[in-house]
Amino acid sequence: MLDRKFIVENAELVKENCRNRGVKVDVDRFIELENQRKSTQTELDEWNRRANEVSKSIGKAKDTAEREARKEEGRQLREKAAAAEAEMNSILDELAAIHKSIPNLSHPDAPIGADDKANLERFRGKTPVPTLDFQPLDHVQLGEKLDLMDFEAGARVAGHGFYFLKNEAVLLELALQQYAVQFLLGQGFVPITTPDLARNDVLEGTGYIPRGPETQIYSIEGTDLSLVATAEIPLGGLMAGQTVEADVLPLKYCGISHCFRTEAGAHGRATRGLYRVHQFTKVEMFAFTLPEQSEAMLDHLRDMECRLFDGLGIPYRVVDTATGDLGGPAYRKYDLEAWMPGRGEYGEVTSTSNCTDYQARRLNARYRVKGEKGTRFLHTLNGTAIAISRALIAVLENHQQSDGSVAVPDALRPWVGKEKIEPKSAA
RNA sequence: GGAGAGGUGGCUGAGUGGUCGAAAGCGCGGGUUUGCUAAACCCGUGACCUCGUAAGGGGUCCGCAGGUUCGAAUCCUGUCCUCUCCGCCA
Repeated sequence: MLDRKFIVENAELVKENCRNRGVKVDVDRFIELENQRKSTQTELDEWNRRANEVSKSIGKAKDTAEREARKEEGRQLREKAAAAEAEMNSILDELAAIHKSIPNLSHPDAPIGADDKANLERFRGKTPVPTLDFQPLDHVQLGEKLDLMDFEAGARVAGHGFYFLKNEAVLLELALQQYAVQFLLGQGFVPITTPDLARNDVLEGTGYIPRGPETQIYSIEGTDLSLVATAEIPLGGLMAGQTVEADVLPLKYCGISHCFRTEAGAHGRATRGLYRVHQFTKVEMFAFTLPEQSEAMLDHLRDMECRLFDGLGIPYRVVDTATGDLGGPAYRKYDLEAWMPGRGEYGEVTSTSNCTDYQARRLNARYRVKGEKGTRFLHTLNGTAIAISRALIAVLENHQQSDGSVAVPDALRPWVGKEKIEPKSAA
């Protein structure tokens, strides 16, 4: 959420930003309601003040008659206060509904555009896109040849979008986690595993919508819990309602969690194989910072992602996400898109966002500076270190050899325990 | 799942109908003293909303939501959470 006062004082800026983001919001109505809120608040305060005054005077009443008269007066004042409060509540409800739909501001350098077609390539990774002298297979074909995954069994057990990983794919999953965590550990991140479920108010605080027809979220029937779509959710929730001392910032976490997504409405495109699945494992970076630290932290997180994928020998490009494609909470976002030879195109493998104080305000995550009065909102940032399913695609497809085997990237060999993945028993 | 106990300010923890935004201690900030450090002593110290240039005023908040009452941290109902014991279990 944006600061209410800020919205009122910068109405034109907020409106323009909503247009750039392709979000329809009635900012004028918000301002009207905000003014109503203030005047109703003043009215309510006044009734309460007079009622409190009367209550205090009752103890000092001279006789029963006066006491009863004052009680009656108090009753009436409380009734007026209750009426003002009811009005207040309906104003607050409408206000909150609009407030929630106003997206974060956008970084001035973020490309302006309606959707991902307007995303701007900033630079490419160290590994060049290879020119292959053979027809590359996609990861599904490779997986079949090398006996690495079973989509049919996944569908049998849990439906389309679920899968079993087998053999070296399992070793690769574990290796990728080790690789990412060990690297980030060396960069000062605190490793952490998270709950795979979270309360719905934590989901909402991080900007996810747990219910409704377009929800990406699986919810647990009969409870207030949902399966998390990313470790960003529990990691954001880590600080919900907390106030930290400024001198402990920035806090950098690398969280491992499972991610569950319904992918509602996403069928038909890129649903083959591991690209768009209902469950995957992810190593996620998350940072809480001071406001003046967040821009540098975003660059840092992006740099971590680049180094991880450079280290795997995977070609990628970095795109600066266009305003219309930022989603609600992000102020600026970079995606890494890895080259996927099987598709013959780039596909998103990581994403890092600076959410400034937008999530923190909803989560009520604050910091305090010693010697200063009051508290302020933290800035939150998140970034994918490795999303296993998509990283697997990139590793398998980019390191495939003409003989159908897959070379294990040097960086993963210590954990995979071999240099090459070859077809099982002569088939 | 069964039985209890409890949720109060940055922390510990008093407070069972009005004078309680809330004792006390710790912590924190400022000051006195001081060769330095420490100690001692004194003063101050919650958040949010709102009016005001300011000084300052008003309102709300004792897990959350309702209820009783002129008046609720305190009584009632619901709910969430935490802890202890038992059972079950990786």
